[in-house]
Amino acid sequence: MESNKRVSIIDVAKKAGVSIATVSRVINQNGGYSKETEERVRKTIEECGFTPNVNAIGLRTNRSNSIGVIVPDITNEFFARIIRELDTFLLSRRYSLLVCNSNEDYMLENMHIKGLAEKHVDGIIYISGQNEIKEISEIKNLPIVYIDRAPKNAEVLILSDNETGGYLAGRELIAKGCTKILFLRDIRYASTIRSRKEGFIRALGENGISFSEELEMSCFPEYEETRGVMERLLREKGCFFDGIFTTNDMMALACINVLMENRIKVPDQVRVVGFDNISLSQFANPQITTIAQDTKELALHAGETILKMIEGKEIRKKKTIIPVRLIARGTT
Amino acid sequence: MESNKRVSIIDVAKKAGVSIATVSRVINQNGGYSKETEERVRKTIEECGFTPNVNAIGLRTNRSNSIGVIVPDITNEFFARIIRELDTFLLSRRYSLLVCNSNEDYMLENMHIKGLAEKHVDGIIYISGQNEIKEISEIKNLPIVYIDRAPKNAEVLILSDNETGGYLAGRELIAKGCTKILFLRDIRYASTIRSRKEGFIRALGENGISFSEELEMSCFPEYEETRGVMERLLREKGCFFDGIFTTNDMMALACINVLMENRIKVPDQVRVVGFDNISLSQFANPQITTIAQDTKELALHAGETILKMIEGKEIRKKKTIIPVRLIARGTT
DNA sequence: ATGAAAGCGCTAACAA
DNA sequence: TTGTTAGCGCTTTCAT
Repeated sequence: MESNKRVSIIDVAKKAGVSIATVSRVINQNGGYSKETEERVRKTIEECGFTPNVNAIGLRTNRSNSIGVIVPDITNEFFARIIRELDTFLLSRRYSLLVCNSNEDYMLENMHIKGLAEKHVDGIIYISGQNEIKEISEIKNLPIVYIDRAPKNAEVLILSDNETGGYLAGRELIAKGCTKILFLRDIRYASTIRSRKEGFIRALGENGISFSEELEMSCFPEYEETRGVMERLLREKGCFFDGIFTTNDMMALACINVLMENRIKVPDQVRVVGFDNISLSQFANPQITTIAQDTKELALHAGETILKMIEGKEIRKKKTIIPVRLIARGTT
Repeated sequence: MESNKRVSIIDVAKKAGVSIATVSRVINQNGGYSKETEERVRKTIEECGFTPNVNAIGLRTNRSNSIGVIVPDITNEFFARIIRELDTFLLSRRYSLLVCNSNEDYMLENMHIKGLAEKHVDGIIYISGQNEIKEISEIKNLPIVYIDRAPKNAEVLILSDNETGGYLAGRELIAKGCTKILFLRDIRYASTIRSRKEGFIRALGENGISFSEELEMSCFPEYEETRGVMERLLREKGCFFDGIFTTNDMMALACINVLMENRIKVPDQVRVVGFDNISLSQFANPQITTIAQDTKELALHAGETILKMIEGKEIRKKKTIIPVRLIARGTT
């Protein structure tokens, strides 16, 4: 509490009776010192409570030991889970996470990117929202790993096996006897959503079920918006389907609630499958059958990959696909 | 893409035909330069795409323009919302957020704190979990703002008006005719929870309703745990109550689901009020009546306060109470 | 095995 | 109004 001055490598050197170069060598385990010297220096460091000044290190080495993460909405449990895993993993590798919430707002995002560049982050992990990602000029030749979605010129991408996800959803519904299945998708028709549709249609095809335009609906993938679409559909066309596959769990929940309010039984009359396996899907009543994305694997791969890139290693696998799995619950 | 070298203040100075001191002055708007010089320097900065090296600045000034946030679980929407607000606010003040997920794990938390100290954060915002917070020795004389809960020796604290929250919950239940109200609380009996109970009992008292031991239950405040407690209660004692006040929304949801599974109607037979107003409470069916904590105000106050402290200003108000409000919905 | 010293990019005190 | 310069704490090269 007394001296406001941090202890520096110089203090340690003096106290240990060696040069700062030697202290530095010990800290970085660069070799070139005797066992006894090392012992003494380490002890002194301990005694002084010395911690290296990262600014000085950064200035010398041009590294900051921090990684920026850009995410559309940290409030979304799917993204939050990825960040939590990243945080834990990177901490173990002595890296910190600079979290940036883009809020799907272009301006905010630009400011954040500029901030990250100024902060000299060693790399960026870009967890996309639904939009296509813009080209990032401010941070050229900085390692970037994309999760979920990427711009054309992206180098490294990690995503879930969306095609299989769609396939599993379709198969589950069919196995439970559905023949007229509604496909309710995010209106922003990103490649991941397209993959889910492809897998879904593959499942239909394998079972001799055809897919028609009128079975595909789209809306902004939030609770209220989805409710609106379902209510209108029921009012105008009635319940002409016996299954629904939605591209996220929130949409599934909205559908289920609207169906129940209309005295349509789930899963007896209509079966529903969502996507993501956010916790809400297991607290709902009935619990929602869904396709689980493996956020832990997604995060771990992203973390390991960005560290490799930072270390200058060549990344062979530009695109990593993480498996998904069906979690069958009460709505099917 | 060509030159790997970042442009420095020296490059700008040369190109603009002035000294680095002048460039520095312009950047920091410290005055002491002519309009023309400023103009020229700014233009040059623009042309070169110069961004200051924060490591160098940090080394000189001992500031990092970054703030650490320690949070028990970023996956919890309540915390995530605070972080999102903080992020946006601090970005506007040119600060970055180093997010640390403590996972309620002592070891992790210690490592994070050490990391923050090494990173030279300018301040720390400590969003408590349920536990009492340990004393932080690694980061003495660093500004810390606590949200929600604080250790004995804490300086600055920002929290919701929990007492009023409990009071409003009690009053709402009573107003709807409840006379035997269960108080289901977080088993970790933190001061915030105690305040909620006090407010709740005050409401009862004002209406001539007594509170007895057998009406208070406690459990680990998660979905499954709460379900277990409710199931056992119903099995052993039956439904001897006509209202429930839980200390968070997840617990409320668990209660509601168990009640409905036991053919007990909500809100007809039992009315329920939760706490926090996480989004789940409005997606549930029926929608959950709850006490809303104002995460935005919480975050804004914390952000403004920490910046003041960083600027060395004296904080008069050591403890700030943020109002809460009742959101009446379907379960009452 | 160890030390001396240059220099990373910047701010601020001092000089002009 | 502008320039010169010391030095923040560290890594690294070159001597020894």
